[in-house]
Amino acid sequence: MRKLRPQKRDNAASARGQEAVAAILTGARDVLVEEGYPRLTMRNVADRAGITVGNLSYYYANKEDLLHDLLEAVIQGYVEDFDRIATNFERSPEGRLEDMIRFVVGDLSTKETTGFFPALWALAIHDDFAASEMSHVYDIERDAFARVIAEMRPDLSKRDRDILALFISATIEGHTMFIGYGREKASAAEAIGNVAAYSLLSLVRNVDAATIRGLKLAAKVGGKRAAS
Amino acid sequence: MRKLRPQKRDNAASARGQEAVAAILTGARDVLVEEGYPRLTMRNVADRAGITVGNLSYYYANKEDLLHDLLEAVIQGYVEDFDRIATNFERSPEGRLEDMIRFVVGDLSTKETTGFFPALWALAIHDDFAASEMSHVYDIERDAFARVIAEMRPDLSKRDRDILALFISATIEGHTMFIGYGREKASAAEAIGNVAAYSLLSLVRNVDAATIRGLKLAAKVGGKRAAS
DNA sequence: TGTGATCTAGGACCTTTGTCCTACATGTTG
DNA sequence: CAACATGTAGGACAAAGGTCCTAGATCACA
Repeated sequence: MRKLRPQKRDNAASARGQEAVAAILTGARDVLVEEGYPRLTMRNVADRAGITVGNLSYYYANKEDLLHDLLEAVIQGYVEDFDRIATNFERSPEGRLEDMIRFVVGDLSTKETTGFFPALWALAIHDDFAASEMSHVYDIERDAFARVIAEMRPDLSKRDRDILALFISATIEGHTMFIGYGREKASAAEAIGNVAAYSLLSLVRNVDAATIRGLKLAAKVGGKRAAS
Repeated sequence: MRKLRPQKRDNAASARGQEAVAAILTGARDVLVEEGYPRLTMRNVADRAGITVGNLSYYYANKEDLLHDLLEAVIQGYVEDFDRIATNFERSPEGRLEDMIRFVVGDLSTKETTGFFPALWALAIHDDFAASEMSHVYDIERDAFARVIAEMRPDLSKRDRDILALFISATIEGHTMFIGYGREKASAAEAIGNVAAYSLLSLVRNVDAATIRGLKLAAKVGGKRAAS
């Protein structure tokens, strides 16, 4: 499970206070992941953190502040993890792209990711702060994909590379509800990882600008079985 | 916007009662879509339906019953729509697959779908009934994809065809949070539709069983630019 | 027409939840 | 040690929300 690095809070002046904030954020994340957003109440968070509501309100005067810090802290963990993977320059662009795809697909199966992201997506539709945090993490992810794509396909325009990066990111995320932790198709996770790696790598290698712009009908384009 | 066909309720004995139930479900859907699940309260639903809480409780004695009927009714609309598209036998399998892909991608941009499905996904993680309704609609969708895939690729095993159907469905759904109604990348919806059609059709045409089972490394597989 | 079935409004109720306050405990620093 | 900053517990409070009850309106039909 990722570490949560709390931002410095006004009311957490001592080391003890910092620990309390960390316990609060960890508790809040656990409630969100394990029980869902509707159960993310000040009292549930306080219980998980092993403190009282009164004490919780010393650190977080209102729920909105708590939610903001929680989203920031959790998102930050994902950003750091992904940055690390994306900057492994030992492999070829193709190899790195495959690593990234398999890393994200693998991550979907964790309890934290399966529990956190669908909640974030739902939240982001009606909450601007959640939407901006969501943008943050996916901007990072797409940037990383776009950089690898640029190496593989310098002939494509930046716009087209960005479309491909968006497609790859969205494609992978979409599997969360199906192959995520405890989900119905969790047993298909490995096969899905293989298909995703194959399909998305093939896409980046083979797509051309005219296709992205809709100048070719997909059903008309001839296909050959991939060379073995 | 899809019509909501309420199941017959015990307390809706007359035509007037049926209309009231329809108004309630429509109101409930609108609240869920426009304000999100946390605001789906009995009072908000009653207001949208133009009735009082007291009257609402005549039809739905508790919130759980209301939520169940709501999910069933909304899901049923999607099932019917999708069934209609999937059984258009005028076109070739490839053409039908492309139609289905473009239909689902296009549907993501509607306010209802963008608002409803992320809420459903989040709900399904902690609510068994929501999970079973979610299974229902996606089972139908995957079955339809799997049938077309079977026509295109009779050489693949049922398991492999099911994996491809799952991959296609999940891939498309994953774009909801990005290119959905009012979302940040909504302007990329058309290009994404093109890429999805191209990428997923190519996948079904070209993938082989060994790739799905992970016996080939994606980054090692050679690729050629698609024939124009 | 009137009588029972159906529907509706309004409000009461109890619980949950966010927020706030105060007194007390713990720690830190001169 | 004294004084002050920091942290903690417990409970009070109002608002919101789910549920329930009752009296009255509307409707269908004998």
